[in-house]
Amino acid sequence: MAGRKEIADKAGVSKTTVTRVLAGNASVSAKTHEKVMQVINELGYVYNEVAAGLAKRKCTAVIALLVPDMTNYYYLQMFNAMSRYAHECGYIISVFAINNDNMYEVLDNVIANRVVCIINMGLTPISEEYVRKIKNANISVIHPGTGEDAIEYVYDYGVVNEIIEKAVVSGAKRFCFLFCMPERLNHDQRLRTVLQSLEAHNAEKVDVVYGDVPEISAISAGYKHTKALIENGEKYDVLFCLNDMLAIGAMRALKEAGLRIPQDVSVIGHDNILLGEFESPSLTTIDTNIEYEAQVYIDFVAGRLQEKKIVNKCHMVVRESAKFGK
Amino acid sequence: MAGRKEIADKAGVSKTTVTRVLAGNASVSAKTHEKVMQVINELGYVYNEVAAGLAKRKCTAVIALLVPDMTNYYYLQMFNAMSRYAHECGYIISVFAINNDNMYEVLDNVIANRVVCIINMGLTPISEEYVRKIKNANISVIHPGTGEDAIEYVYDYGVVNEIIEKAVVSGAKRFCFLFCMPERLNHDQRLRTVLQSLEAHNAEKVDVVYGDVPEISAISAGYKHTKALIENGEKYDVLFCLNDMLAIGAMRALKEAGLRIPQDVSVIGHDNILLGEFESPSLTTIDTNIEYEAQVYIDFVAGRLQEKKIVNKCHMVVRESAKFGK
DNA sequence: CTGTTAGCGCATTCAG
DNA sequence: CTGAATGCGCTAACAG
Repeated sequence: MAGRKEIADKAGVSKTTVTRVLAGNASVSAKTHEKVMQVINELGYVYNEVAAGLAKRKCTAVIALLVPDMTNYYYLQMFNAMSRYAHECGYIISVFAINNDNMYEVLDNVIANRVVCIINMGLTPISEEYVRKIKNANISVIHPGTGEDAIEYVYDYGVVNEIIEKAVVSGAKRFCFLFCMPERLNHDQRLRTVLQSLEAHNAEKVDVVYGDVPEISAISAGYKHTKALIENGEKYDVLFCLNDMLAIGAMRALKEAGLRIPQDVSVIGHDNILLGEFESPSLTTIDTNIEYEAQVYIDFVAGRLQEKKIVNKCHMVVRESAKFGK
Repeated sequence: MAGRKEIADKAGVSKTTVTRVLAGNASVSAKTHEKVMQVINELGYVYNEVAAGLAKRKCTAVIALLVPDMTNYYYLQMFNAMSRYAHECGYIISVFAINNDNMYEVLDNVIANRVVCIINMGLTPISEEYVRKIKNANISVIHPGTGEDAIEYVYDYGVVNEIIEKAVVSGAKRFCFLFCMPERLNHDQRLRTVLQSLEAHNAEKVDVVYGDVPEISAISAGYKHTKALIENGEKYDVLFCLNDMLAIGAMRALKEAGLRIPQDVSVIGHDNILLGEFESPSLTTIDTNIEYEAQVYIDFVAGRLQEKKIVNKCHMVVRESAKFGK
């Protein structure tokens, strides 16, 4: 494993000169440059970004992405979007599955590995103690939706009102919100927005189903809880789902029970994951501009973000699973 | 950001002693140990795994997972399985999306970041030049299915024969293999195995559909090519799909065209991803023991792998999408 | 344009 | 049981 020293010796220059050639920006004579590059190729030398990071920024180029439910396709898309843009900016992304049990173990791991930033897509906030540890290690944090960090990313859910307006106009009276997360997390913006709008529209019947995601996967939770609703004789005109994975599970349960979508019940998801398009019926959902959101986060890490507060206008993707379209 | 020096000073000991306390295995007096630990907690010191890696192993604890199609849920499950086990062993995993264009760019990135191992799930082999670069950087490589590295992971597709046997007995005569990858990659073990078995069973009609994954996502390729088959008036009794994502796309196209699954056509996937269970009809598929495979790879990285050649017996998961079950 | 020196945070000899 | 010195591969002043 040839290092800077070997190539310096073989090229008959100092180690610093090698550094300069590698850096590209410093002034080096054409001859020296050529000579050094030749030796570099000859010896198959590869730059060590890690050592450079240690000397320069005191951290690596790794961004830690903390994900609460690894079975949700949404995070795959989010990762994918972030990943592409991150690489352009010289960062690499490591994904970590977190839950209530391993959260701090993962944080220890991540801090010890001196990542440059932690993006926590999870629900649980980070304890005081660890916030301090993270600060000590000079790591920045993004916790979408909490506003407890430098960047405030807010969803504009104006579209929810439009959807419910259309639903009501089309005659819908009985609504259910398939939340499937523990009740203690019912501060979620989506749930709140939908409930407020339903109240404003004097909906006749409004239920919320709580549950146990991410202990069980979202897709199976959607199935399980919808099946339970059906067996309990509950009937709804519209089924709002916290996310598309839940919706897909729910649709399976509905179809199994012989209910027709959207004739008997309309299903609306959230996230606009790729899978929704290929469901039968295809899934009506809310798009949150994943690509854009991903870029905002990476821009923040790279120090390129101009404004601190970002408002992301969500929009509806009308497909077959909802009766009321345009 | 408190370092070893600060806590050594504050505790009135040498830096080496701090190292010993942190290491845990060396002999340190109880008093000193306690004193040092106290200061560590006080100052919120966090161990720097990166610097340690540099001094010790000359590499990080990062495993690079190279994935060819980030839209395929299979890789999410594979990553998930690897990730859990990797963390237990002290490794973290970074995922990289690769294609024909960015392959070597990604490799440069990964090598420069001194990952401990590269797991290449992609199809394209790595060039001589880069194999050398990787060796120079002391990085190990796993390229499943190629046998070109230290570990030889082989799938036992005996189950394919059983499936085809059952299909033929049930009266199936016309078969299609939805490959959807470029023709030049038709050495794939699954395709080969199915074709051989079909030949052995004197199948009346056998077609293979090639395509353009991963330029387009597998799910949309499955949809697109199946739709084309239908429009061309092709009729099959059994549709084998290279993977479940293709199968899901294909089923959407079949249902859209009013074909009944499995009455008119049986669909068989490969991978046994979670999504298949919630399709309507649920997807009959081949399970490849993802969890086990993931563990084998991590064991290899950790130097715990006993045998070099691993034979993984795949099995069939019978659900609703195939007429011939048990 | 080029070389020397010190230091990033840690592990690892070698001496006490 | 403890400490001082050296080095991992690189960057960053400071000199020439």
